[in-house]
Amino acid sequence: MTRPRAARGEGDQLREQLIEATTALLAETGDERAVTIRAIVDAVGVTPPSLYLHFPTKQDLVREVVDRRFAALGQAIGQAVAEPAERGDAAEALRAGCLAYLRWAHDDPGGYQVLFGARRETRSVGPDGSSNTAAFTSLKEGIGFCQATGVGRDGDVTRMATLVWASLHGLATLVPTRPEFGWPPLETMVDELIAGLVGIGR
Amino acid sequence: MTRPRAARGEGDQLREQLIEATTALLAETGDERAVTIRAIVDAVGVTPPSLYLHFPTKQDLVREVVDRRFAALGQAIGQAVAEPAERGDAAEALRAGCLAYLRWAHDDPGGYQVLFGARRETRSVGPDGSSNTAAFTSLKEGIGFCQATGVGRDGDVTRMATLVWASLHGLATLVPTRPEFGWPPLETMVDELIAGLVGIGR
DNA sequence: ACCTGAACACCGTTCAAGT
DNA sequence: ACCTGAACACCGTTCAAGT
Repeated sequence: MTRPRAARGEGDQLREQLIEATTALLAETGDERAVTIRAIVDAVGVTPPSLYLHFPTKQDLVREVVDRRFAALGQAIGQAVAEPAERGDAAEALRAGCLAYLRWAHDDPGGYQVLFGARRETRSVGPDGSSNTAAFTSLKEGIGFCQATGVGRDGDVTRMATLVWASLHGLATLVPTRPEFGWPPLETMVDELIAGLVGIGR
Repeated sequence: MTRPRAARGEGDQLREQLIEATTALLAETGDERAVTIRAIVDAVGVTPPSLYLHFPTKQDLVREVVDRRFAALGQAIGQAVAEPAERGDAAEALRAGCLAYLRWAHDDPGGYQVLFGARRETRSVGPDGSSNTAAFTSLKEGIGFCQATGVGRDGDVTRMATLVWASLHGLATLVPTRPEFGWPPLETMVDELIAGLVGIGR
């Protein structure tokens, strides 16, 4: 994009440009194979070795991009949950959080499973402290909130959250990859999931 | 493996050897990046161009391997379902089928999500007629069988099957990739899933 | 008819060198 | 201090040639 590019004293804004270019490339193509080092540096207007001044390996660049997108997911869920949670509607908070998760996967231009695949390759270093487990934590809170306010059936919160999480994850990977399958509306699926697994609304 | 290898009039058994070598390589490494053309042909004791006598592209080889593994999954489910179905135990048949699906993903040396990832790259040609949708069909039958014999709650069979399928798929991809997560036993999760989503056994 | 040697255009990564 | 040119060992794939 910014083809003619020359730098001098400016610090590490190249690092930020590389992250942006990688994010954009993933969003435009939706294909991890298209995210090649030469494509990334071409977009910024720089040569391959420059990338290694800022990232020890391609995986670390991708990891950073993926981490940021998962952080955005966490924010989206938090935002959706906030309003109903504040007025004490536990059922609606849970519903809204689950829906935000699915909508994010559905609308994500980079592709939820592309990110997930990248995260898989990337997982060797350290425990999985990604915002995806943050989503799991907020899911447990949501279910606990429901039980505390008397909506939903009693039961092991972690157990329930595990099944809801797995179901949401399954839908998040399947829905975007198989648009030709006759999926019910996301709202309907979320309602039936939390009705069956958490016992909310019948 | 079979390093010294010379052929003459024998037809297309090289094709079969290439498929076997690819399957073995996937099973041993569990890493799709390790499945390289040179590694495959080395295992058979042949040079890269020979592969293209039998497969137009690497994707077609992988597709064949993946198709066979999904067919094996279909067989495993059919086998698990057969006995309870014959004695008319619809609930147990459904339970056994779901469990077989999860066990297969859990025990699969090639890695369920590696296969699933490969299938994703491979999906461009034709409709998705894989045995994975065959598994979905048999899931619908299982739920329909339950309703016909009076176990489980009434409701749209396809809708129910969709949610169970998504849940199983989510578990199938998550459980093997996160062994450190404290998963409940597969039996427990299947029981709670079909209890909540199909209304069987409470 | 079946297989190989050598090459193609790519890839991620490194190293010496330029300013 | 920041960036480049040129090369490394790989990759999937092709093409002419050998028996």
